[in-house]
Amino acid sequence: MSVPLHISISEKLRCQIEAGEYSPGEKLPSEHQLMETFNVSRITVRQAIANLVNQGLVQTRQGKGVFVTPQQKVSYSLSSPLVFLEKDIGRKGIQFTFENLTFKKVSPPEEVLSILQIDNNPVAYLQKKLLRMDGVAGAIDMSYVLPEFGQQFRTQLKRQMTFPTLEENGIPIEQIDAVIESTHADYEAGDYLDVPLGHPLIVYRYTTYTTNHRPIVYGETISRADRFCYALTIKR
Amino acid sequence: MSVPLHISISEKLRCQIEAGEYSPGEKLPSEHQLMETFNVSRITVRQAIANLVNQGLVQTRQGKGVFVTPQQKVSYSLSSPLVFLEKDIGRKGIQFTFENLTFKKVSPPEEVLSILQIDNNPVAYLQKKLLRMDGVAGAIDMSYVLPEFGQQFRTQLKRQMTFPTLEENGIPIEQIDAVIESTHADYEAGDYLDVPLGHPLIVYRYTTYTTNHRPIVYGETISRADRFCYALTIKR
DNA sequence: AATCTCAACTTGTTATAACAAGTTGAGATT
DNA sequence: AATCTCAACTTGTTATAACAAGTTGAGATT
Repeated sequence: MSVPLHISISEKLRCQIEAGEYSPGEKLPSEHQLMETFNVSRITVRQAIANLVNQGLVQTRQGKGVFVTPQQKVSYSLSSPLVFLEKDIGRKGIQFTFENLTFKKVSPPEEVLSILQIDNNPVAYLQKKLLRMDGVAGAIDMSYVLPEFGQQFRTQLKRQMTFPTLEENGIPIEQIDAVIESTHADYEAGDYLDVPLGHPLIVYRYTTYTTNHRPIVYGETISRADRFCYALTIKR
Repeated sequence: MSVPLHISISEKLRCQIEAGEYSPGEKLPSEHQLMETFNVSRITVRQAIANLVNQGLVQTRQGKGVFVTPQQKVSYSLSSPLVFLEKDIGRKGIQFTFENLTFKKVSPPEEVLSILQIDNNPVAYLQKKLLRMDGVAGAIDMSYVLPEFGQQFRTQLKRQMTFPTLEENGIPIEQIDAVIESTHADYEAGDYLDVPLGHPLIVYRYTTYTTNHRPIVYGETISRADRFCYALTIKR
């Protein structure tokens, strides 16, 4: 009796899902039905369902039911030579669009100042874009751009992605230093990406350099970990 | 009143944690104290704490309390030229050790067979290693090695990591194709890595090639997303 | 001095109960 | 035929209650 009821129930359901007894998108039995099936209280059934939600196997929709999450991920290629995200996505036959959430002059945090080497003049342009794949919100890109570029290319930056804008204006992207990590959705990110609080997100944090190793953009692309992954190739 | 009580409570606590009112490792007030402070039932307090756990901000320990999770990540470098994980970790002043969990001849799943191009002779060696950083379990590495190498180098493979073993025996690693994604801990992974069910994990899935683009190892390194990240550099 | 016991604390599990708030489709109304 | 209403279903929130199971330190026992 050392394994809690809610765990044994969620493990049973997990096996059924993985065995395909409930297919992706399909509805699980309602809480009431599960209460009868397993002969437990609603609190225990809800705990079991919460376990499945935490494992990313199901999603709940109030008033409708609990549904098996369809699993398939879109990958971003990071291999050199550099490919722009929107092109890479487009090549896979997925329609890429974005929506401007923010574009303004700000005083960025300490770390960003030192990364962009603008400690003397603490100003940069902050842009937030909501990226959509086939119309569905998939990622948020938040980046700080050097003030002179933000000023000069503001119209273009609002219309298209950052990297193509810079390259079109004769500012080549020479190198990107990046870190990939995973975090949990906070309230804001959850809101934009339509995921519950704590949902796993994958964060791609980048510093972009132009010639002479001059840093020009620092940003983060935050995507839903259930829908995206990063692909890369390393050579000897 | 559209925001649930448990959310408003967890948001209040989150702000306090982020403002440093509770430092990393410090204990939050007990459930009873929080019940009195916010004038709500235990179920609501527990829901609020669950929100914080889901966001990776706190950890609970039965009989002891709720503690603020210390945040700092170790990064693995993926930049070419290829650096072995254990060396990269060692360079950062962290002691790297591992424990052999499994080493056996198996019949691998379909996908692995086709990746390793051994459809004709469906056999490979499966190894599972638990990687420790400064003695703490940090990642599980699970890999399938071509049968001839598994057979030939079995003693060495049990004693050290896979890539150095191959290189020492004149089998150079020429290329690695990798995908980085995030998943949720299942029961097994949670057990080894000492995290609760559903805890976010970061998965590095790799296919390794030697000369002539011959695949020799397919594997996955699964690490705790709260402790690790991947760093890389992309050049034009 | 060293060990043992146990009360008082902590979080974990489970049940019962009631109402709130989305969703849906049958049947009434227009 | 089109629209409206509402009962019956779904999951979400919150309270009260009781016991299980780790943890800890004061005080009793050795």
